[in-house]
Amino acid sequence: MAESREFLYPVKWLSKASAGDRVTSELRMRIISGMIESGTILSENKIAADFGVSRSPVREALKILASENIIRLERMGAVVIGLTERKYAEIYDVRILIETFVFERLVRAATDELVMELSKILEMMKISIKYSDADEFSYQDVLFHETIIRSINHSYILMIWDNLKPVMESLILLSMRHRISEKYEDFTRVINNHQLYIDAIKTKDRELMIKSLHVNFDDVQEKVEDLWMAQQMLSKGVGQEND
Amino acid sequence: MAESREFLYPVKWLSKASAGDRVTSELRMRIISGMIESGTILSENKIAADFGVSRSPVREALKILASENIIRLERMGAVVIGLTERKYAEIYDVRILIETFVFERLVRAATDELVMELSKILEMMKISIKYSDADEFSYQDVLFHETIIRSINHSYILMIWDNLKPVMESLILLSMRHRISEKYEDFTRVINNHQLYIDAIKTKDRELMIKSLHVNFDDVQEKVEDLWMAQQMLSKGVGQEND
DNA sequence: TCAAGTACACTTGTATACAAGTATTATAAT
DNA sequence: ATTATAATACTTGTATACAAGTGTACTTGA
Repeated sequence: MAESREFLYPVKWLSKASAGDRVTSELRMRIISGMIESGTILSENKIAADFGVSRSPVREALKILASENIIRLERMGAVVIGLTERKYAEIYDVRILIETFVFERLVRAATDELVMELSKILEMMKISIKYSDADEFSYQDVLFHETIIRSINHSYILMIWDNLKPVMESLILLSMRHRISEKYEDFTRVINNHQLYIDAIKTKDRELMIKSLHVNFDDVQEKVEDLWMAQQMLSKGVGQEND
Repeated sequence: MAESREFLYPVKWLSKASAGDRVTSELRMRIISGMIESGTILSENKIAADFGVSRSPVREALKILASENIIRLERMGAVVIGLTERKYAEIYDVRILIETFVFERLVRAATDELVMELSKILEMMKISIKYSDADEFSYQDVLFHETIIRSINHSYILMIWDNLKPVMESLILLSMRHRISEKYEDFTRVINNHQLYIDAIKTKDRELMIKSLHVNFDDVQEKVEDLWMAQQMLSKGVGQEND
């Protein structure tokens, strides 16, 4: 079980980070973990005092968290929104949306290098499990998906990912930390799913990709949305490619 | 022909805006219009001096523009990226991606109220043309699309739009200002396309929607991407709905 | 002439100060 | 007791100051 700790966000990931980044990451974790409850009103001054910094980095943090949709900036104070069931489903939607888009590009491109890189990351994930390092595992997991997304070189898809990533990272961190102590056996399944994803990319098999995408996501979130349709669309429509 | 003006961004839209917002909007317009060339290195101090404000609002502006992908924050100064052909295509991709997603939701929902609202906006657009008000026309045009996107109440899709919107707004503003003096007759076509879009929503006709979406976009940007496929997918795959 | 080192100008990130605005609380009048 | 008004303790947005770091240009040495 998770021992109480001063910071939820891995301190080692912040070695070169600014005070603003630290506050942002830690605040995000506290909100997403529920440590700071939904509905709470955050004051710049109060947070600044809590973290022992000035208002400047805190302002920066609040702006970022607002753009990530986990707080709402109002006239007096920032209101914590947090993650509802609905929001989980929405994040799911967007992940599916961008990853299927990326996959369609990959189907038409050379992917040898990417597959190699992903295999390397997968190996790292295995090592992380071997040493029960949930944080490192999470890092590699996020990196896995980011590597796929970056590979198509699409700055606006990347922009979407950049906005989604921090929340995903926090979710995965919390999820993995919990599992590594309680449901250790889950990890072999996670690894298998990622291997499936790599295979799908290698063989350019849409059906397999959609499948592994779903099990991958469901592994972090329980929720499945009616969006299933969208993937159906993507996988079928591709039959009559027109290039 | 566009007379020279001190500010590219409509001053009246900034009546209640902060200095930070003013700098952000104006800087964005200058970059997108090409007035500030791609590759230029922006310094916080210099911009602050130019606009007669302190560094605080300028910092805020640069952070926002960086998140919109039109500048790149580096160790020394911010580098202007600007909009290449490729970026146009990318914006196009994302617009198609989110608007088709939205449409799929609309197909399964009551849209009477939305159609009413859109009709109102379309009327406003007509009036704007009648009085040759390119700025007002642009405002309503952006509002038109935003209204559609907002209607499905999806905070993460809205997040994507929020990041895309400012750039779209700038592009549309510049495009419309140019046309209202040179290619006035274009506007009737634009109006017709928007009417098509409304009809598509009203009749839940995917084919019509995709078509009007494309002509709508092409009206601002010339470029069409290989993404056409994605819409094909969306329109076909929907046949075997599974709800 | 060229290399290495040093000084300077300019950068970011953070702290602090202040003005203007907003909610809340206390006070005063009926 | 209730309402109107005034004092207060917040809030945000902006300006300014300063420390630490980075690149440039100049000087100094050969």
